[in-house]
Amino acid sequence: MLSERQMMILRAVVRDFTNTGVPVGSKALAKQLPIHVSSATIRNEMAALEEQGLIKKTHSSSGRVPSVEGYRYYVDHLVKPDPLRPNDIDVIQSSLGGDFHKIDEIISQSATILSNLTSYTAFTLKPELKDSRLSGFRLVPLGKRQIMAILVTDSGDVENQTFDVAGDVDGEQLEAVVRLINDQLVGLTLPEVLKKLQAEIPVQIANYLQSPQGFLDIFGDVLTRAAQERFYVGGRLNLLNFSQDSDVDSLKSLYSLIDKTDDIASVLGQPSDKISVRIGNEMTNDALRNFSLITATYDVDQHGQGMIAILGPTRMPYSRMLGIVGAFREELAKKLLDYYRFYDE
Amino acid sequence: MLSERQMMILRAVVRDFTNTGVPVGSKALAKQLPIHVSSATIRNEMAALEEQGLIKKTHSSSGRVPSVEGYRYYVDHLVKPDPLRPNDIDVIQSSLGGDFHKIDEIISQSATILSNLTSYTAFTLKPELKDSRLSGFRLVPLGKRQIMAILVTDSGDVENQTFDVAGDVDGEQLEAVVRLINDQLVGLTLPEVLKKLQAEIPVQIANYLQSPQGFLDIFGDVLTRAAQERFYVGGRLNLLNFSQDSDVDSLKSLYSLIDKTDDIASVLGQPSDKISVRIGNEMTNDALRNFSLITATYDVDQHGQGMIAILGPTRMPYSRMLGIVGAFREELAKKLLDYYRFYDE
DNA sequence: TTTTAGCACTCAAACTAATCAAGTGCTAAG
DNA sequence: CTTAGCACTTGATTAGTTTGAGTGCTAAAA
Repeated sequence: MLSERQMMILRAVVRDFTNTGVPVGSKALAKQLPIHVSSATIRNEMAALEEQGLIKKTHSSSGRVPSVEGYRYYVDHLVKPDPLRPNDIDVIQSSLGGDFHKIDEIISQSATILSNLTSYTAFTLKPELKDSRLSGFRLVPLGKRQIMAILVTDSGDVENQTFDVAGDVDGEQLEAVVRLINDQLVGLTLPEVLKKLQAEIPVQIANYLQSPQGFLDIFGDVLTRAAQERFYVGGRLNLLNFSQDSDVDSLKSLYSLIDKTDDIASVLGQPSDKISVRIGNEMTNDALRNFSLITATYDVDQHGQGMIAILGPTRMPYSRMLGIVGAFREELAKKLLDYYRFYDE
Repeated sequence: MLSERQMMILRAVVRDFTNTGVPVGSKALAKQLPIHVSSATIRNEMAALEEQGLIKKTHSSSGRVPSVEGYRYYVDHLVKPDPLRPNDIDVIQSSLGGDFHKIDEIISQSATILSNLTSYTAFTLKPELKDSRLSGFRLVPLGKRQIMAILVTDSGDVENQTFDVAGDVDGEQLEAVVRLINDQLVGLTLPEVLKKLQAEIPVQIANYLQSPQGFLDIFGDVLTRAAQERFYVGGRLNLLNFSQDSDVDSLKSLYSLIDKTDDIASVLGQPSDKISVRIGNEMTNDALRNFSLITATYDVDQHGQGMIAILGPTRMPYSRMLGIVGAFREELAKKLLDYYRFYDE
């Protein structure tokens, strides 16, 4: 129920405020708007917008600042993604242009690029088939008493861990265990494996090993690591730029949030098809009250769907950011498609 | 050339200031000192100490604060490590008491414990024989086009990396390469290996692989990672507590310093036998101007020498910190000795 | 009915002045 | 050599003032 003019004003308020950080007043708007009306008229319209909860004052006689709802409306109806700057295109092309030997290198590099482009904090998640399955397990004896456990999933994830064992490594025992695992568990999804690991497997393994607990620990460990979605983070330190007046405590909880894989996964939330923007307290987490999160998925055909995200202050230039995220998801998908094509055929 | 009494005063100034953070004046000292003299006398002595550059005023009529030289004198001549609090002993015992399957777990856990005890940032470095040697190399084919390279050193370090290869994995080629590496390079120190890798090896490998460059990259990568000393860091976020008035820039450079393995290695410096304290600008790095670093080595008999360190504000309670570091190095050495004993015999 | 000029009013921010408290150095007496 | 006494310095705190950007409202103009 906003008039054309009110939309125009709301758009201008958001744009101005995200650029300057200063509450914007009627006079400044009057000068800047394409239509020619007086500041008094603007004031009336602004009162109407405030009525609807889209903008608000910081104090009784201040200029206006967008409310969360105002940002929401702006993002949903008014914003148009900026096209990339030529310079940004260069950055992407050159950073993503090199040769890579691992998917993870591309994904982790992407987080860095994205944080550089935006000067915010960026997250990337590699393309993932849901319910990836265990496709192989190895135990490689390394030294006198060292063993490496390697676990491979059908989506190409590899998780490994070395551990020390007491007493000599008995090659036959190892092989028996590996055979058992591969017979019983390969082809199952990781949650299924995890379930079996707590039920039948221990009994069976006890036939081959004297002290199975140590092994079970290790295997469970590697397994849960593999089951976890793994995010790459770029530009962590950029968060420091927005810590208003050095509120150390909230900064700390923000950082611990980012470093906990599980937590950040729950914040980023389920992939949806399009680019999504979550603003301030639209996220449940309290530490994120003054931040906005832009997430986007990208598809790599049959190789599944991945995700990229940037986290910056609520007061971010959305049009530019949406432009960057939109363009980057395409570039990344293209790059990965190339990569898979090269190594798969 | 300090009198007994001057020492007593300097000690009190440092103690008071590290506890309260407030410049300390003559009156407060007079009350607190064991000997009975007037504040005027203290003032005279303080003037003498200032003359020698051990304490200084923050402004012309303020109380005194220790200078870097003052801290130095205090640490070298006046301080006595505090004995551990019973509570601290409990923390160490219980955190280090569990079962571990890897040296690295113990070391990384130690960084966390140490940061908890001190509420500063802690570094730990595992015991290392200088010039560890390459003791084994593997290439394990994992999936259709995935290979894992594993490198083992004689000190038990394991470094690994998976990578994708184009075309089918040729088992024979792999074995030939592995054999070559093991024949030519095992037993050499890592720097020697690195040198050979740039000279003869490429030529020889070209006999077995069509496109050796990819492989050489990977191998070099794993190798340099293994050659690097690896620090564990605990309590990164504690640095935030001491960022005076949110100087974002210096905080940023501090954090990037900490995250660069090479840089932090050069800051921690060469191991010396005892516990060493470096204060403020005694470290060359500018970002550390307001910090002090306490480092200590620990010996695990024939398994080499490791290092622990804590980084906190120049204004830290040295006696307590020295007590903690001193005690912890012993505990850690003991724990590791147990560990080696269990797995080696 | 909508727009606008005009005006009284509000409030944060910047500046000023006044006071306070802690501390110093120095002098002269103990 | 020590100490009481005192004049002096300085950062912090508080209260008061000014400034300027901005608002809402009213009444006239369009």
